[in-house]
Amino acid sequence: MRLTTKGRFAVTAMVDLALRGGDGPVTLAGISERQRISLSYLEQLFGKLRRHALVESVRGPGGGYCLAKDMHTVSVADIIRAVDEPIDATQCGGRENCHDDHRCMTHDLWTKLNDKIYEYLASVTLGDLVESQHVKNIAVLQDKREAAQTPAGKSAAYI
Amino acid sequence: MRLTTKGRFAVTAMVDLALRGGDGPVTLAGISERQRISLSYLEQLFGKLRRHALVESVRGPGGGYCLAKDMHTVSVADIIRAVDEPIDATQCGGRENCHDDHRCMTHDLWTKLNDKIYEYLASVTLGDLVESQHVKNIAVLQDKREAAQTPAGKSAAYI
DNA sequence: CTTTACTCGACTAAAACAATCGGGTATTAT
DNA sequence: ATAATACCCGATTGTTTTAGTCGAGTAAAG
Ligand code: FES
Ligand code: FES
Repeated sequence: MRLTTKGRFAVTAMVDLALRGGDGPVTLAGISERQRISLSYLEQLFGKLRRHALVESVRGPGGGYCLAKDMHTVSVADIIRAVDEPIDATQCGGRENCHDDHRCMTHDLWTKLNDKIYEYLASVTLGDLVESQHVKNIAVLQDKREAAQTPAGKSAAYI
Repeated sequence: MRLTTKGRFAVTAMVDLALRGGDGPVTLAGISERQRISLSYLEQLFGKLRRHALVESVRGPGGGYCLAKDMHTVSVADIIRAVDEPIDATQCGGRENCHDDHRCMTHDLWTKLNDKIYEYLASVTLGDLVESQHVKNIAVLQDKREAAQTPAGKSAAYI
């Protein structure tokens, strides 16, 4: 199973990109600073994302990256698949040969686990993440407002 | 995320154990030979399984390991948790601090993925695996019988 | 009192991962 | 032109994790 910080960074970076994709290309330097991810590492990741046609690049000053597709059509699974090797929880990698050229007793278990993981990651789109991010920001703003109104603070939680 | 051959071996070994737990303790040497897992490695794994009360040991000649509970009450998740560190797909490990002491934008995504994985692994018991193993053995026998009846072989699949 | 078989911690080799580096190229602005 | 911006890319490195070994020990059976 391959699910590493590489994939996590890629998703984070893509959310950042989607959040400010509105006005022209977004630079890696910006993402690097906002998300605290090393610039060279981002370059590596975005190379793969571009080769998998998830983003498009614009070179030169004023350049950067844009989403290549609508954010609602890009799933988290797509992103992770682009930067990590394909997700696979089986020992044999689908070859069904890990016990003397025979499928082992647990092959089906891992295959089905793969399906479950993939199913979930494919069900969440970049758009979903962006939306939930907006909701959260609104929630945070409301929290702050409420906190300002009731300086007693936590007591509000016990109504 | 931690889902390694260690966990896979542990599950395989436990299935082996459950399959022949009927008549007394099963030796690691036997499991080692049947499943092609190094004996010393098995010793390491069963140490953990015992400390997590999933198996019981009997020392001395004629000794070995038995299941400590009914095989239908032991889930795959229990086994993997016993030998690997706890499964966790988040970056922060639940501390919600990977972006400046703040929960990052993707924290919820990974948390939910964790839940999905855990939910599935917890839904499959050792008993289920043993049963599906029996079914498969019967299926294999049937396959062989059919193959013997129709030497043309694969053609049977196209009925 | 010897054999079997579990017990335990320390250790090592190999692989995977995270991250960096250095030298590019395309584009724009001056 | 040429300087500055920003993407492009392969090679390399240091670190961590994983897989697996080793050796010395203990309990029980016969
Ligand atoms: S995991 Fe596929 S044969 Fe064992
Ligand atoms: S994964 Fe938990 S805060 Fe980022």
